[in-house]
Parts: sequence; C-alpha cells; structure tokens
Amino acid sequence: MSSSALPGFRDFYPDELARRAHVFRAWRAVAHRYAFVEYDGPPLEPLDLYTKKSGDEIVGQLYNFTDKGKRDVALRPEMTPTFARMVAARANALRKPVRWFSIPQLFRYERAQRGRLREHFQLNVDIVGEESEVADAELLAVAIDIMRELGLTARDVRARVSDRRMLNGILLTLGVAEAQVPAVYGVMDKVARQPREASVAKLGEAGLAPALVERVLRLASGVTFAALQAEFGEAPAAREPIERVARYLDHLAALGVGDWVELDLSIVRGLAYYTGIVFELFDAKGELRAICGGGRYDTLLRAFGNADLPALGFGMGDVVLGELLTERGLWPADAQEPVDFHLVAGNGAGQRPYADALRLVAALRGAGFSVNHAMSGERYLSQATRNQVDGARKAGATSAIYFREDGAVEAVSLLGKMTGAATHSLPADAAIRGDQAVLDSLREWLHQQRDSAR
RNA sequence: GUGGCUGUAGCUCAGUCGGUUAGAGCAUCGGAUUGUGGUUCCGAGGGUCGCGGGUUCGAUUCCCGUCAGCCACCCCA
Repeated sequence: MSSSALPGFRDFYPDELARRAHVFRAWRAVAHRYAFVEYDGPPLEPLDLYTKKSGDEIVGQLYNFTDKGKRDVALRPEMTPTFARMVAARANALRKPVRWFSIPQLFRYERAQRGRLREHFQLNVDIVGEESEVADAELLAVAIDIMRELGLTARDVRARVSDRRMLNGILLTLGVAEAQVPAVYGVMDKVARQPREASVAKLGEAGLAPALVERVLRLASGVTFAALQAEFGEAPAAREPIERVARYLDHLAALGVGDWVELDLSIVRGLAYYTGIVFELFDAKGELRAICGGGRYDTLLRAFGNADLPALGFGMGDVVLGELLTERGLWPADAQEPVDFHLVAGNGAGQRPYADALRLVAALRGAGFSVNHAMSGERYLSQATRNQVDGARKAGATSAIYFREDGAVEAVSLLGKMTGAATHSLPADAAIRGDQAVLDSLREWLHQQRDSAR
C-alpha cells in the first residue's frame, strides 16, 4: 500500500507482462500478415502538435510541462499527429500506399475508471495514399483478424460501420441544412447513451422540424443497408456514397469478415478529422467500451504540411481488449515461457566439484537451452531432492536435470501425470564439454516430451 | 472537473454492538532419515485495519477531512 503506481498507471508483474506480450504478439502477427511495417516516434512531443489541431481545451487532458530548454512539451495522448508529421515530412519519398503500424504507449490526464486509464498501449494501423474503399475494407479486416487471432468470434465482437459522406448525403436529402449537420452528428453519436427526449430537444434546438427529428432518430436507431439503398439510392446527394458503401461491404465479405460487420449510422466518431468511412469494434454484449475505432481522414495530412494525401487508420487499446479476453477466458494458460531445464542434486552430485554443476548449466545454455538452478551450492547439496524437483516444477521448468551416481547426467520430464516419468541420460563429461551430438539428443528428447504433453 | 459506493496480509475475504497480543484460505519461505512429482503433514515470515484529525479512559470499529479504487456523468484514445 505504501508504494504503488500513480493513479491510472499500471505495474506489469510477470504474469501481466506475459498477457501484454500475448496481445502484442497477436497485433504484430496480424499486422505483418497484412504486410504492414512497424514504426515508432518520440513519446514526448511539442505541445503545439496537439493544440494546433484540437485547440487549447485539450491541454486539460495532457501530461504537459515546460522542459529545461523552456520548450512546452507533452506526453503523446494519441499517435496520429506524430504519424501525420512523420509521413508529411517524407511524403514525396515514401512509396505509396504507405502501410505502417505502431504500438505506442499513450498518456492522458483524466479520471481513471474501468477500461480507461491514464496510460495505455494502443495499436495504430494506418494507410496513406489510397483513395479506394478497398483500403477501408483492408483496414477493418486487419482489426477483425486480430480478434480472430486472439480467439474471439463474430458472436463476441461486432464491427459497426458508417460513412460520413453517406450520412451527410442522406441528411441533405431529408432536408437538413448544411449548417445543422454538425449538431445532428452530435446527437446521433449519443443516441444510444442519452434519453430520447434529450435527443429530440437538441435536434429541435438545432432548428429541425418535428417530422424531420423523427426521421433522423429512426435512422440513428438502426436501419439496414438495404433499406437505405431503397430509400436514398437514387437521391443525387446520396447516390454516390451509397454505392461506395455497397462496394465496401462487398469487399469486406470477399476478405472473409462480412459476418462481423453491420451498418450503424450512429457511429460518427468523436474526432473531428474523420471524413469518410468510419467504424468501431464493440463487444457483442455491449458491456465494455469500444475495443477499437477508426476511419478515413483524407484532409489531415494537409494540415501537417504540404502533403495532400488520402489516409485512413484505426487505434486499438490494450485495456478494453484485455478485459474482454478476461471475460471470455481467452488468456493462454501458461503465461510464462517455460524454462527448459532446472538443475537439481542427484546421487552423483556429491562426487563432483560444485563447479561441474555450473559447467553443466553453462554447457546447456551454450547449446541454446534455458536453464535455472539454485544459485547456492549449500542448498543444492543439502535440500531434499524431492523439494528441489518440486521447486523446479513450480518454477516452470520442463525438465529437471541432475548427476547420477554412475557418471551420467539424467534429465527427467516434469510434464504429464505419469508416475513413470520419461528420462534421458547422457555421459556427464561429454555434456559438460558441450559435445554437440550429446546435446542434440537431449534437444530431441525435450521436444518429444513437449509434443507428447500436448 | 461533478456526484454515489467502497477501503482489514501479495490475493480472496472473516472479525471487532468501541475493550488484552486482529484471523482464515491461497501464495511465499523452511522442514518431514537426500532419486520422481501436482497430494499430505509440521513450522515460519508477512498488517501503524488507506492516511490525517475529532469524540472517548480507550478507535481498526463512531464522526469529519483527505487519498485511492469502483460506478455514473463529462470527454474521448
């Protein structure tokens, strides 16, 4: 209690770090499968990188300070400005389309609660230089495939998609004035989280006629894409974006993730910079915060320099995702990477100098095995073998290894429940010498033990 | 930033209608005549009962404040 991490910050004990690594592994594996390459930027950035686009009110949620060189700086609260700056700086030199991903730790000074801390790790996946909606489909497919990689199914997680251009066209067709659109977005974004009367009141304040209010709320509370097509497919303002979304949904189906996706016009995304297709991933039970969110932001790179390139991306945090994996029991059982061998004392231990035990350990490590031992010659020779073997098993070793009376070294498997555990013996002197053939036979035996334990 | 609920061992929790030295399980460490197991048994360490103040002969227990956690707003990554 006396010493703990700052509020909203986490200590990662080995089991927790193993879980984090499990998520990172899935992120990297899938990103690589989709031919994205990893990059990173500085965790500390000039303050105005964030205030320039979002205004000064964001400073209240930043970890910012003045450094010893009198620069106003901030811990990064999101990756997109860094990414945009990096791409813009070399926009002409980069081969397009750019497919980059990163796993930054992000910081935000806010009241911490479930699913939201003051620090988290967030996978960022971005594509720059591709206008086609195929890129949008590719991007969402990455996010969904990560769910699969972690053992989640379309029954656990849903992808909700929308398109700001399409929504805009539909609203204009319905008779919403251009100036009222932002207010309508704000209401639609909150329609599931605030009482209906509040939505009605806000739309009324924005100047919408009661009949129009009803239409807008019906759109926000669930319509099929087929219904939208039937109603607005021929409207001049909506026709083109609707066709684009139709192609997008077809691409998603062809990429094998169609089952996960549904249209939801209330997905607006809070950030002002999205310009086209947007999406979020939610747990299907609706108990947790969004797992992931992203979309197209075609005008953002222009704001960070002379790069006028279409772009799209998403962010996926480790916190909500971790909670979902916990709820579904999807963490791997063996969190820690098992150690190959644990040296214990055998009947032959006393016949040899203690240094031989260390030489054996070194020879095994030299052959690439991971090896643990007691780090005390006294305990090695005095502690009951039974306790040593027990300790080796608890420490996560696959096999115990010891000197036998007859001059051999023997390994005994700690896997499985059989009373007659598998053993493998090898000449001690050759093993200590690091004899390749002898150690290769040990490696083969170890692999057999692991395979048969599965 | 606003409001509500909750703080006892590393973890999960008992308990004290205010009264001697605050308990259990799990975990950790040592051991059970030193070569084969996830069992069992014995033993040990570990707590200013979140922190500060008040009431009281006496506070872990009641009251106030504060900090932290959870939840709902706010906001969103």
